[in-house]
Amino acid sequence: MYEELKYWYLRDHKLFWTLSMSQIKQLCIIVGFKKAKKGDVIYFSSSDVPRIFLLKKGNIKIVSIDEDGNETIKEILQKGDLFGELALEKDSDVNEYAKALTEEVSICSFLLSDFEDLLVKNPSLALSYTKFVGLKMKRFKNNYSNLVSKDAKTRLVSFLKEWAIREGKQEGNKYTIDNYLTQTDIAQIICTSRQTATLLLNELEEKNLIYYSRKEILIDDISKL
Amino acid sequence: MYEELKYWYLRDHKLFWTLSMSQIKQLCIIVGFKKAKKGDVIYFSSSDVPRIFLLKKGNIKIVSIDEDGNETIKEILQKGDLFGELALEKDSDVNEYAKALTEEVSICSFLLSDFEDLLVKNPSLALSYTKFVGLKMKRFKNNYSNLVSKDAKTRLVSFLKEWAIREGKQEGNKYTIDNYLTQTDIAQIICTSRQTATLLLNELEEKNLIYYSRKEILIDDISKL
DNA sequence: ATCCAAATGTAAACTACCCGACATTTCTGT
DNA sequence: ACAGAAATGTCGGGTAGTTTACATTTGGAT
Repeated sequence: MYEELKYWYLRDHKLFWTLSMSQIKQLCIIVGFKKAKKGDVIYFSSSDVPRIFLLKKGNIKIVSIDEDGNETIKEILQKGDLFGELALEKDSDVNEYAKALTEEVSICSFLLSDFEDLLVKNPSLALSYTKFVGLKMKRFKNNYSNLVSKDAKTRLVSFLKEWAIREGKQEGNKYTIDNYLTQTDIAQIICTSRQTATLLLNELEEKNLIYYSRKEILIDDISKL
Repeated sequence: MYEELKYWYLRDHKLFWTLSMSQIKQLCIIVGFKKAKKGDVIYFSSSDVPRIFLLKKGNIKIVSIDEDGNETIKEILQKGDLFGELALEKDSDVNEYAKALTEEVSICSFLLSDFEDLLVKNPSLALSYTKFVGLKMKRFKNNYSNLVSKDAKTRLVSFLKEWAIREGKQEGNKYTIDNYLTQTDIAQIICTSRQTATLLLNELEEKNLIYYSRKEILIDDISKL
């Protein structure tokens, strides 16, 4: 990996916009790179030294395991998202791992301690970072309330909408999503059983609201969904 | 309110430990104080200028209202907790308010903009603050997974345990909680209907695991709960 | 081309929980 | 001390969604 490349990788991330060129170059020195293929586990919260990761390419899922062994998908991450010890504190209670969902995944990472130093030296970066974490928290809270007050169907629909808007290719009210999730994944995201998810997806297809395949999902008219 | 008092109010909060005396005194200038009685609404996310609040005394609940008008209790806060625009960004999507649960509630507040300035000037404070927000996020994630994978009874029990440990008076395995919540509140916290909460509480009482009254809750042996 | 594993489809039994409806108890203000 | 409101208790009926169980399809590996 060439220094130049690293440099640009970081520079185009909005979190680092407040840094000067020289600061970014300095940051590059402490950055590690990694590539992964579909299905690879990228990180375990329990192992290794605490790190902060930045997803540069591809999609990954963050899966958490509770004491009974239940696996829930906490997040689906896109290019530019951060993950790892975002709270800046190693937490042995949390048990989670990250898995690559797409063929080509590349990530870079900082050691937590290095990142902390950087934050202390760059107050405006610290401020951006705090807002970043805060935003993430808000998104969580939002999902959480959906889970509480909405039924499975509503949750599925709003997940599909969000997904389409975030990553889909738009043509008017039509959206095409590159589908890197299985129905089991979708079920875990909207917190229902696989069977219910399948049922609901087929129901939506029956009504011609979506077209579902393993490769892609087509939303005919997002306003009707 | 005397300057001296303000000074001590802030100084005993761990978030501000990293600040020097003079910095705290400076902080005091931008602090506003407020008192409230049981049932009073302290803040609306939609109104007023964005602020960060610090609960100095008493207990409050943060209630959020979704587009259908459903109210959910997001958090129960104790002395020392922060609330308000913690993400450091005004968000009009979020609709929530804070209500006093105990007789005597006192809070202080900073204007968001003043607090931001302070953070930029004190990198180590910014770091502490980020950890603070991060911790809050973790707690949310935890509740969230409880909600997904556990049934109402388990959720009630783990809520009672947490509450006892956080605020209860301990004597061996015995805990006494000062009960400032109604069963409706408890139901909203563990995300179930009031009737189910009542049923479960009575069930626990029947088994002599707890003693419930409007004034206090007694847990006979927390390890058996 | 064929085999295997993963993903998807389908159906019936079961259940935890919600919701409505009402009774009873306790608290609060005057 | 009394009234009204708020909180708590109790009971079925209804149902969304889980669970179990199996059938079918699809895609990737050899």
